[in-house]
Amino acid sequence: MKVQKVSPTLYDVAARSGVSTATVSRCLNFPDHVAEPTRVRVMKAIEDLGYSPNFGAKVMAARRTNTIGAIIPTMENAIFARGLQAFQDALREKGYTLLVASSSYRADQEEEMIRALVARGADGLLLIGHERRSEIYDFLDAQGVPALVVWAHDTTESQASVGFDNRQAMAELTRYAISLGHRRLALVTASIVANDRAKARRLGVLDAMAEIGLPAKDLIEIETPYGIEQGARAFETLMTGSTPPTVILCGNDVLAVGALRRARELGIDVPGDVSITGFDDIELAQVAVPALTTVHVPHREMGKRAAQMLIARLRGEGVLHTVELKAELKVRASLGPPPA
Amino acid sequence: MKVQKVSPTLYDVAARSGVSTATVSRCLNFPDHVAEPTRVRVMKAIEDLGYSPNFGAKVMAARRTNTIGAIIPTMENAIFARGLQAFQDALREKGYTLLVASSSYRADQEEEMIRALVARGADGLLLIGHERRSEIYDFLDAQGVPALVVWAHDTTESQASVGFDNRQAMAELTRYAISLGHRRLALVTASIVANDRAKARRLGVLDAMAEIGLPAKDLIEIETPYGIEQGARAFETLMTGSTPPTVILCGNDVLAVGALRRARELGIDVPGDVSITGFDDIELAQVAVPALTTVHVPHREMGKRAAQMLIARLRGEGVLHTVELKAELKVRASLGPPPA
DNA sequence: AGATTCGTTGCAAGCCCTTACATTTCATTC
DNA sequence: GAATGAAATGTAAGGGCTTGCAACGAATCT
Repeated sequence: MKVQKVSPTLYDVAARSGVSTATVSRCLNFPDHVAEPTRVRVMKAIEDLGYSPNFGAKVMAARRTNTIGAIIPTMENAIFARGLQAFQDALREKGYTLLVASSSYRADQEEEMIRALVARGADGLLLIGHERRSEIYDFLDAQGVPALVVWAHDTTESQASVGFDNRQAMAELTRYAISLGHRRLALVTASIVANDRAKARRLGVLDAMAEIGLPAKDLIEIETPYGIEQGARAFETLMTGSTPPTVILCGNDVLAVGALRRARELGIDVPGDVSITGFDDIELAQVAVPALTTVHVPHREMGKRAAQMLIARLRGEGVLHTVELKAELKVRASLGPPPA
Repeated sequence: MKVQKVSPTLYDVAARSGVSTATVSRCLNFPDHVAEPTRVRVMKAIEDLGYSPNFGAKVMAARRTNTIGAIIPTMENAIFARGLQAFQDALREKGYTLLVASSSYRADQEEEMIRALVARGADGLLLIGHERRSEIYDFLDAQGVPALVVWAHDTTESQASVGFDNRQAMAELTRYAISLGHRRLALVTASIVANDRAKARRLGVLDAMAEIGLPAKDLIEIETPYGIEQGARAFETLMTGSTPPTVILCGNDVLAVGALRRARELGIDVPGDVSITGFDDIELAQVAVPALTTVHVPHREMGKRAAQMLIARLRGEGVLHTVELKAELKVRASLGPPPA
């Protein structure tokens, strides 16, 4: 015979402390609205009974889950981890829970995750970058789920975002490389399909080149999946070509670190023989040998601001608007003048 | 005037497709139990109405959330990310959602997170390591929430786990260092309070030392918080002491990479002047210069097995039991014979 | 003293699904 | 053609909490 263990409910607590269920509920949710002695009595009953509110019932009655979903391209490395940690910390402080999903950099998967998170009752959503089918935004709108974009800043987009201008940041980095004398530039980028950050960074490179009259066709480009090994391969391909570049601009730090590794393995000196740069400034960048010149992304600030804005919106105390943060050039040893 | 947007409910779908709500529900949850034509009709209605089930109501009625919670010490680096990704992938395949929280390596926070996840309706929990107050296990038991421990294997613990023997793995690594001739050993470990993995690894070092008659007091030990910078500082402290060690065993790769960095900054050759080892084999280990000798943790396997077992348990198709996986020594360049 | 306000508390109507059980339908078998 | 059983569908009972509104007494004001 199976004995069904039944958890105590609000009614049990109410009965035990001689108040109504409404008062117990208020004790839990708005302790200030309940008189001190009553509250103490109720809390004691809760303690005694080992009462824990039923999540489903709570969600159902309150019509909100206090959950915010975030969909990031990947959990496998630190690129998004730091920003997300800051986001989560800020959320928790306000009583919200973060639900994370990853899309593996695939638009279809991202879409699925968005629907899944909404189905799971996410009150709001955090998304990376602007680029996705407009149907998705319609869907979110219809469901009344606000979404905030991070990791990008693009005033031509209507969706609110907290981020930085990928294009401009990359242009700045490129300009700096050019100022050192580099003219044969290569770009190793993550797949730019459905990745507006990668697209923008690429355009930034072209912007800087155009400024000194270098045509777009002069940029040697390799598009590759994400990963250290992929960065290494791209590097090898570039350096074994007929006219190797003098600087390799990588779309992110992970690719750059892969390039750095392969350089070492091939006995190619960085930055003596070729310079390498990254983007993101994750921990890896500082630890790499030589230390990686890169663009510092304000991860924590971004996560924190995003959380604040989303919560304000959910509480009806504000609206989502676009905030631009600054990404900052970090010059380290991996970038030097081109070989003589 | 505010227009309240109201989402369609099961009733709306039922009405539109001329069936009962039960049938609509079954269409969604057990499509095979519904006749083809009916299902098509219902699905069409769902599509037309843009219906999306209400999460709270679903949870409440089904008395489960299909959510599994995981609490990891930190999200800030890759140590747990890979295992967690595998865990999540396996969960998703079976229709479960993963809820991740981090404890910042603090027992009190972990406890809070456990309660929070249970309150959020987690059907099951994934925990790192065995060590926590027994009240917690009682609480989980009382709430009927099964918990599975990962990242550790210790047959003296009663809680089921999927993991490896930290102590033995570390002993193996130490033995290997000893076999190269090292006798002056140092250990840089993360805080061992409430961290049974760190404790076990430390004991592993002592085990190996004892085997050749080295007393525990000969081990130079530094306990430090988690982080690259902390590893760097510990390294400096050790190497500027009166009798620096010939090998520095770090409790994890992050600390080791920090040590490696400081060694380079101080012009100390690794492994010529001193050897350094890590533990975990995260990506950083291979990218480090010199490549880090470490212990490879079977992250993916661990995550996958844990997911399978937990789901089987939740479906009543199995029980949690302990599974031992093998951690494997990865010898790379950072470990060599002691200086002559 | 009567009127008003304010802080507390109670009442009870939802919230929208799932699922045990009952019923109907329909193909098979004897 | 009746009996049987399986498959498909319907009925309706919860499930535990939140919250708008009402009620009440005490404090404050007129």
